[in-house]
Amino acid sequence: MNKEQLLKKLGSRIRIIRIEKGMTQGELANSIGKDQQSIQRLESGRVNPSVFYLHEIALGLDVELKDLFHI
Amino acid sequence: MNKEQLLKKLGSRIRIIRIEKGMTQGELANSIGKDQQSIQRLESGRVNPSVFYLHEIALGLDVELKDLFHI
DNA sequence: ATGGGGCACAACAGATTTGTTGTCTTTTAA
DNA sequence: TTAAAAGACAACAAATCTGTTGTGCCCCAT
Repeated sequence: MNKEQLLKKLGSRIRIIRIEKGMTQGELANSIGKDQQSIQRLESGRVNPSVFYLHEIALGLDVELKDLFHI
Repeated sequence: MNKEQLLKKLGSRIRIIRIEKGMTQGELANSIGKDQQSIQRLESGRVNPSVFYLHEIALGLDVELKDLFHI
């Protein structure tokens, strides 16, 4: 799996979890002190996020960090 | 869990897996085109690594990416 | 038709990671 | 004891992330 594929899969997984939880990008962002554009960039796979950033995302989604990587 | 704790735990877990596999920092590094100092910095928890970097680490350790996060 | 909510993309500055080189200490083996 | 291997830390440049602002599109309700 190359870098682009990995980031797109990760972004898609996060988006799916967010929608399952009934949250908007803005709501997820606000819950962890970020803004909508940052979440959008992540879900679209345009960045290679850091572990701690994903840790915060997991908190906002109320899932375990490792659950973001079932990809 | 704060940032510092997370990164230290992640680094420790990677170190444990590496040693279980009988690899040195240099061997892990070489197997994925990095160098020893980069692995050392990761295992000591002094950096907040990117997802793709950890993906490469997982390849070098022959484990799944999600396995690095059982912390 | 107008306005608001949700989402997408670009660009900027500042902060941070990553690759790299250099050096040092500790451990292991001869 | 000596040398080599393994690991630790610092600092630099280049690349990249992250926070932020600005903007635009689409859908839906008023």
